[in-house]
Amino acid sequence: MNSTSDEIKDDYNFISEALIDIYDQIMRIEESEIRKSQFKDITAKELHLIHTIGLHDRKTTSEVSRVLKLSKGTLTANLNNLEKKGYIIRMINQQDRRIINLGLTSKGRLLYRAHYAFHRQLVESCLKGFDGSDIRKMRQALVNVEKFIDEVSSK
Amino acid sequence: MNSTSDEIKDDYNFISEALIDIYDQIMRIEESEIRKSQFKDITAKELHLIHTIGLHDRKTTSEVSRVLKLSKGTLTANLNNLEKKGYIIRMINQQDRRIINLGLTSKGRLLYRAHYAFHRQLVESCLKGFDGSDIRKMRQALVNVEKFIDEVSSK
DNA sequence: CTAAAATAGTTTGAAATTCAAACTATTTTG
DNA sequence: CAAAATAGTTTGAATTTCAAACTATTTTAG
Repeated sequence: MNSTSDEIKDDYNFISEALIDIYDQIMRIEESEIRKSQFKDITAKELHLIHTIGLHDRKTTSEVSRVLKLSKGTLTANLNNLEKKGYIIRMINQQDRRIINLGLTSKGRLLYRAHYAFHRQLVESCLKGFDGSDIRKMRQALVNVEKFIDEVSSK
Repeated sequence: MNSTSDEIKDDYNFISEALIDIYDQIMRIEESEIRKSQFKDITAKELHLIHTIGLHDRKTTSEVSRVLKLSKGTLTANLNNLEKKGYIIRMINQQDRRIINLGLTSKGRLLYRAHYAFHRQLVESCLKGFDGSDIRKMRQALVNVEKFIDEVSSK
């Protein structure tokens, strides 16, 4: 297929606009889907936190607050809520008792998997009809975004 | 190029993970870049609102609150802030004096363009080395996401 | 070996953001 | 023209966030 530079420019504009708008909708839909299920007490932010804590990582509070760029105080408050609701547990690290390692309860792991499944569904529908090399290209595009973000942040 | 179904599955996982993580970073970097410029008093949420108000649309408060899914009260508060800081103006609609039409000041338009330029830069770096048909594919992927979102929201 | 410094996480108090409901002003409807 | 509907604002409460002060523990330096 052949494309003029004007057509490419239109695509760039379309893609820019779409990206600006889509994410908000994804966040919202992600939250509303999860709240239709057994997890009625979970917000999009909490989903994000559950995802960051992860299935097997035993991350510390400081690690998570660094990754999510939340102050430690804010994170403590968020963890209190999720602990009360039964999604996470705090484990005192026995090598260094200042440190709290974070883990998901079985309910938390269930939620993690439901959230992940939703994202998989989204990605699958997004790449419907794409072949292996198309998908490789999509992946490259995301790597490029990550590189762009790194460059901008470090400059 | 040939790809086994396993390799495709890996790509799907990679893309899912990347999507979950990237958006937060984009929001943050977008805000921090804009705050390095002359627009030091603007948050990511305000950027989003400025973008929605748009350059030429003269949208009403209700329209904007519907698009952004904010309550009217919240939007009024946000608009008060942006008005105080000189980015937007409210115009009473003379055909129907209950209605407020929203517009950007010249400062607001400058900010709009800076924000848009940043997104264009991001998209350009993301699609670096892609040809017309690759870009068409990216565009299709975004259309698919939009369709997915619509289906999920309406079901 | 111990006192001082550093580190991990929590608590606290204030500021900002959000929402729903009540309210004001205006227009539409019956 | 009175009642209902609509657009936007105000209000008060709930939630979220942050930075700074604080507690508990470990590391470092003399």
